[in-house]
Order: sequence, then C-alpha cells, then structure tokens
Amino acid sequence: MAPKGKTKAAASRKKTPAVEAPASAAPRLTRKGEETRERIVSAAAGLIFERGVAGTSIEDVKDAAGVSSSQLYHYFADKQALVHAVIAHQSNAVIIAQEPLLGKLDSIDALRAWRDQAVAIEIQLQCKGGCPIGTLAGELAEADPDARADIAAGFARWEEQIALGISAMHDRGELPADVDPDRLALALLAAHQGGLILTQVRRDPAPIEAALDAMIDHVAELRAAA
Amino acid sequence: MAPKGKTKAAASRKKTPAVEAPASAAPRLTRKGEETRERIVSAAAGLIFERGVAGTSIEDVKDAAGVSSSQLYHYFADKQALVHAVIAHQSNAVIIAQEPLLGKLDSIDALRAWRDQAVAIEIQLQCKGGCPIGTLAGELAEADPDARADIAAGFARWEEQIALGISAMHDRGELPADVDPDRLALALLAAHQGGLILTQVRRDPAPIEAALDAMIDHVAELRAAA
DNA sequence: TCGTTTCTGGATTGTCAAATCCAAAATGGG
DNA sequence: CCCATTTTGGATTTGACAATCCAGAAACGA
Repeated sequence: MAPKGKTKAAASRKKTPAVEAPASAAPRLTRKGEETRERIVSAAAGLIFERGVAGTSIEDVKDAAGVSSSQLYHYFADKQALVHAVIAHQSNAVIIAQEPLLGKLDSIDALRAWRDQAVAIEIQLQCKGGCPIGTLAGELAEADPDARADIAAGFARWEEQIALGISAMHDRGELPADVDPDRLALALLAAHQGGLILTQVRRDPAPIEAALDAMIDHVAELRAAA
Repeated sequence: MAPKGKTKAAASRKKTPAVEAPASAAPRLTRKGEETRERIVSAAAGLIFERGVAGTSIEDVKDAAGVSSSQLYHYFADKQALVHAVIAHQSNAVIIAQEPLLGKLDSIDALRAWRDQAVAIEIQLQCKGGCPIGTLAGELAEADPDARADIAAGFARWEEQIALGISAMHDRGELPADVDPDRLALALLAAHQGGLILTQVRRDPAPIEAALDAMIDHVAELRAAA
C-alpha cells in the first residue's frame, strides 16, 4: 500500500545537455543577424508569457520586435519553429531567474530562501503569468510532440539543479539512506509547479506558499529522522 | 445581466456552489435541446482535452457532435461561451472521476488509495492529456479573465473536497492543532497538479507518484507527531 | 387542433493571420 | 574593391475558421 522510497543508489549525476543549438541545418548568422534573431525571440517570449501561444500572432511579434515578415521568416521557418526557440529561451530564463540559489539547495535554510524568492517573484508579478515553461506545457504538450519533448528537457534541467542540492544533503548523511534524492527533487519541482498554477488562477500567493512549505517541511522531517 | 443571489453560508465549512446553471438569460431548453447541448459540450470537452482550446475549431466540434452551425450557435453565443461550458463540464467530471474516494480522505490509507487511483488513471491514459482543468488553466488563465475565474471555482470545489477529509482528521485530533487543514489540502492539490503536469510532459507516471507520495508522507509524519 | 416557440440545415460572409515572393540593401571574406 | 552571402522591406496570396443568415421542420402549450 505504501510504495516507499526506492533504494536506487544515487550513482552518478546525469547531465542534461543545455538545449540551444539547432540540431538541423546551420544557416550561419552574422552579428547583426544574431541580434535580430534574439530580438524576435525575446519579443515573442514576452508576448507569449502574457498572452499565450494562441493569443499572440506573428504580426504581434513583428510589431513588438520591430521587424518585417521577411526578417521573421528568414530566421524561423514558421510559427512553430519560433515557438520552439521560445521554449529554449524560457528554459534558460527560468534557471537564470532562480540563481544563485537554485544550484545550492543543500540545506533547509537554502530551501526556505528559495521558497521565499519564488513567492516574492509571484507577488511582484501580481500572480500573473505563472511558470514560463509550465504554461507552455499546458498549451503545447498535446498539440506539438516536439514542443513537449523540448519542455520536458527544460524541466529536466531544472529538476537536475534541485537534485544537486538534495543529493549533497543525502551524501552528507543528512537524509535517510533509503530516500531517493532524485525522487525528492522531483516532488519539490512538482510542488512548485502545482503551487504556481493555483496561484496563477487564484491570483493569490497562498497556494505556492502552502505547497512549498509543506514539501520543505517534509524534507526537514526526513532530515530530523536521519 | 446581473446574476444575483449570494447565499452567505458562513458555516465552518464553506460551500462552493456547483457551477452549472448559466447565470445570465434563460433560454429555456426542450428535452431534445438539452440533449443536443450536452452532446456539443461533451464533444468539445473531449476534443479540447486531447488537442487544447486553440487546437480545436468550431468545425471540429460540429463534426464530432454531429450538429450544424446553426445548432451550435443556437446554444452558445460564441466559441468563448462554449469554452466556458466546457470548463463547467470538466470541473464536474474531475470531481466525479475521483469518487467515491475524494470526499473521504480522512486517513492515510484513504490518501494512499486516492494516490493509487490517480496514478492508475494516468497509466490508463498513457500519461496523455494531463488534468482536464489544469491544462485549461494554463491555456486560458491570461487570455480570458472570466475563464480564469471559472477555473478557480472548479479548483475551489476540488480543494474543498480534499479539505473535508483532512479537517476530519484534524477534528479527531489526529493532526497537530497548529496545522491548518485547509492549507494542507491546498498543498495536496498543488502536489497533484504539479505531478500531473510533469507526468504529462514526460509521459511518465513517476512525477505524480513522487509528488503525491511525498506530500502524503508529510501528512503521515504530521499525524505521527500529533 | 392551432399558434408559438424551439430546434435544425446548410450555404455564405467576413476577418484575420500565416506564409510567400520579388527584389533591394547591407555585410563580410578574400 | 568585388562578389557571394546574408539581411531587410513590404505588398500579396492563401487558407482557415468564427460567425451570420434565411428558411423550414419539429416540439410544446393551451
């Protein structure tokens, strides 16, 4: 009934490659081209964050980035390709936004500070927008298989960062030997995501606070039991 | 255009009204009309579940439900109105799908059974689709304020059902007096949602398992400490 | 039964956004 | 400095899809 932690030795730390390079053809870009491309992706990311993929037209992106049709289609085959670029962009942005805490979640205090940061961000955004990748997930997971895979990769990188700290605690013997650090990290990420969705729809920071507090309390309890 | 009738149920356990009745004008429906309307909503809900709102055209819905344009627009003012009906429909469906467990989560065993059910459902769906309301949240929260409110109401009903069981445990003295049952219920719902999103993008039941297991373990620890 | 309301068929319209195209300007390597 | 390559402008095409309209059939209440 109680499928408790699996004793799956936290062997080597797996490495997820930072998705950024377009695997296919290489239309080498000039410095100027690079800038234009980046401007387009940034504008698209911003608009999509506040209006969703379906709610932002190519024309909106063109206007916001100050580029013409031919420019946009010079850098991206179609809207889908642009969306893929936005996924990669936001996957990086999410990680960066949590620095320098994210990679060092190896104590209860660090986890609490991380929680506080997440809550502060939501309050600053007035609980609007939700998670930059989480919302993309909801919108694209079933509509675009490639996008789903990219988003999964983005989450994997995030999860990995969290697992870094939890594993450190585990290695130090601060957590019971039979708890799986990766699994615990996954649960923390899930609590974060779920809390974020609920605060987004409720426009209220309480859910993410409650979710992260509960999950971190759980980690603290495990630590006390070690 | 003024939906009135606020019933102040100020009892200890707040009651969220089951959103179903169209608040505005009442174009009374015949038995046949009721059936047609229901057929449209069901078809739309199914398509939206597997393809998203943006990925589902009115024509798709017409074909799936076997109705004509005039039928569809006879029952719904526009696509947005249909989507609102789908939100109400799915809010009910989600609750029903978790019966008879959902309202009686007043023990660790009950919580574990609920977790097992959630996992079983995901496996059966091959981890596709995610949460019927959660995905709508991601897609509509920023695009449609009214939809956001409706989705929040759907989540509120869900949360309330969970809180019923947790509060029962609390009232029985099985949980420490200083824990807030509603807050704990919120955390459980968040874990469920977050786990579901990750399960959906990864096409892997592990996240929802890890998230719910961790959160339920937390409840068990609180119970042991009471 | 009759008259009113509700329900249905299906062609049509209008809008908007994605994507294409033809050149023209800038850029950079050799 | 020259030429291939990259970058840009912007009008245009194409297509999809939401929404409307005009009847006409069925159901309902009295």
